[in-house]
Amino acid sequence: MKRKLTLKLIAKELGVSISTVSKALRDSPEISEETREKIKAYAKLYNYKPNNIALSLKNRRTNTIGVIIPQIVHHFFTTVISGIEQEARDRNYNVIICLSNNGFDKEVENMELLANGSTDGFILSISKETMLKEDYHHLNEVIEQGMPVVMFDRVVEGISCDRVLIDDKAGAKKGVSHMIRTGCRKIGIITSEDYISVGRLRTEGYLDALDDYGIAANDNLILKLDNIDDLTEESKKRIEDFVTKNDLDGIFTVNEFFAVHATRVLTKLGKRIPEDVSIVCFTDGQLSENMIPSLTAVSQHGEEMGRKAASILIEKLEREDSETAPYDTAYIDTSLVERESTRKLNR
Amino acid sequence: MKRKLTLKLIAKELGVSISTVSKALRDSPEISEETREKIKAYAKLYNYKPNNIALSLKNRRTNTIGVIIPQIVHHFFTTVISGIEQEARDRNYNVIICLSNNGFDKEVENMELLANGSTDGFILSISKETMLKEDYHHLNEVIEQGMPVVMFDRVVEGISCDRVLIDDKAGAKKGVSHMIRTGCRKIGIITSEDYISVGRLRTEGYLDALDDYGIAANDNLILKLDNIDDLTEESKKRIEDFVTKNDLDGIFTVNEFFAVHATRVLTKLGKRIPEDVSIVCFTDGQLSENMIPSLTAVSQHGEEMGRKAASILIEKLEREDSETAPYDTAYIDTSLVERESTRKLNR
DNA sequence: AAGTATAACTTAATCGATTTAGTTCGTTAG
DNA sequence: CTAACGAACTAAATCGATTAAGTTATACTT
Repeated sequence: MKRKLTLKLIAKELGVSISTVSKALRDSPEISEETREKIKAYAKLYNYKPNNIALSLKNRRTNTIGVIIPQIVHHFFTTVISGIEQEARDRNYNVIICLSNNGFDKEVENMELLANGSTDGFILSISKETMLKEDYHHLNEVIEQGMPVVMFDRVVEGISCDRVLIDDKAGAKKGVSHMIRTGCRKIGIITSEDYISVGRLRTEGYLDALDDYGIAANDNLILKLDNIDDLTEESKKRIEDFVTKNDLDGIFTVNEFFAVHATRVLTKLGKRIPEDVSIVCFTDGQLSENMIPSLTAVSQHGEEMGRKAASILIEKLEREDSETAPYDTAYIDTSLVERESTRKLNR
Repeated sequence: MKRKLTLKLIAKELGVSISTVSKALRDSPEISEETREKIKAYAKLYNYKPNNIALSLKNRRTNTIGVIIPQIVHHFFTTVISGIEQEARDRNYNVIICLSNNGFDKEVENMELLANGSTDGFILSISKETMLKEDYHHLNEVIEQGMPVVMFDRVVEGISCDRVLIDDKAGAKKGVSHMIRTGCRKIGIITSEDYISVGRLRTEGYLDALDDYGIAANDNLILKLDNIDDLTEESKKRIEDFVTKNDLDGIFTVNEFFAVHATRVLTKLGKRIPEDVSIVCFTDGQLSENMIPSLTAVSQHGEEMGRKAASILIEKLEREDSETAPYDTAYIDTSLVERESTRKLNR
């Protein structure tokens, strides 16, 4: 194994001091033209690259953003990461991604790990278990240490940090309104329990839309499930029940999975989509696009969210007075992608 | 901002030397019981955690694995990452993920970045552009520096590294054989041009299966498309044509997208699945599972692949004689996940 | 000729940890 | 009474870089 080239080795080889080498490579005028050229030539020839670890230690900054998300096998999160990556790259930052697997302990562990020198700040979406426990000491600790934090999508109140949110309420309202305008009157929603913030907000948007059009809300048409990230057998059964029992003409769901399963149940019941029942879901992912029929969806623009989150974090990292800067919440607009699962609007 | 606690600060606070603190925390018998307890109590009280950067510099190892993949918004890759994460966590390693976006320059840039002290080794799936360019100097450089590399899924020959591969040929054969055994006789394949290795291998598996059952291959039943990672308009048209013109009773595809589009075309043609036409695809992802009808798929076991890759890399990192150890190629078995798009086997 | 700039380097401190090689001081052997 | 030893520490080197604070030798000023 060829040992990596260091300033020390170059210095020894060329018979100068380490600081001369360092200065020469940084184009310091302190070093003579001749020596500078010689050192630079040597460094180039042997492909010298400074050791990042040493630089981080010296500079007390890593130029690295830590990202902690509940899962990676998840279309929306990957789009957000993609956005974070783009922004980070443009602004010369690295990205480290860690997974909490929706668990509290792993989330804490990962944060502590990354906080011990590996990153300058965090972008995170909080795990389900953490939300349930309402224990945010790990967040407060890193913030206390002066590391800025940006939370996205799954956020909680009472933490001194910036936030980037999908306007879940407005998005849901957009989707439900579209159904109403295309003739739906008995619209059900398949959502999550209220402790999951995105579920709660989307439910509110649904209610808002009904209210706007003077349609009375009905608790029986609201199905709240435990798990928003996947489709458990339990959820399947409850969706089946819900769709079968209620003679709906529109179904709004907070994710793609619920919409897909509702479609399945409707198909089995012999209902036609969108002639008999319209379907709109939150999240414009692979399923919405490829299902037969394809699903009208509220697009979350994950990449934009990621870019925004990274941008806010880097801004904080690079300003001197970040300690005193106020925290704010940015909203990412949603848009409705019309597909085959809703009727066309007559204008 | 509360400055992070260091050995130096503890030493100053307790009026001892830095080395005493270090030794006390590492339970050295050199330090008296009394002092040790005092230091440990203080460290615990103020939640001392050693700085990883300093440790990495000192130990010249980071306990971090660098992962470079072409894209993150890709179900298969995320499952592999998930596997890498699990294995890494179990064995006390961290994971840094970087994206090449299927570009050569970004791949090189990322490798150089991570190689300068950030990671001890690499797990990567090579970008399409790199494969086309056939320029692997960045790989050879890090290997030269003594950093082990494990390539997975998209690999190339002639690099001194270990490899983890899906047995594409056997997987395809498994899928096609199942169709034959359940009664299909005129089976078409939608695959990629031969220069994409996974496509070529899967085509070979298809031909092998036909041969095994004494069914003559027919070039008209083989559709080779340009792009395997997504579904272009061009591809859609060709699939439509292919499915419409040939009166197939079985379709095998090398990815989910092709299968989904074939399903769409068949549905439009009024064909019933699986009664009239069976469908099997490579890759068991979200689409296969959720489509209506759900698709019988060849599962690649991405998590297992990730775990295996991480395991091989860590093994290399932890053995002294890794320089001389031989390189090998591990194959991850595929399995057939039977769903609604194929008929049941009569036994 | 003595004093002072300046160019071109080198030394040494620093980041935060570990570890090897000293240093004290008290106890005990001879 | 002193040399030797061990217990309990401390000093200093090290990892690889940066940089403030010296140090030379030479040129220039008055």
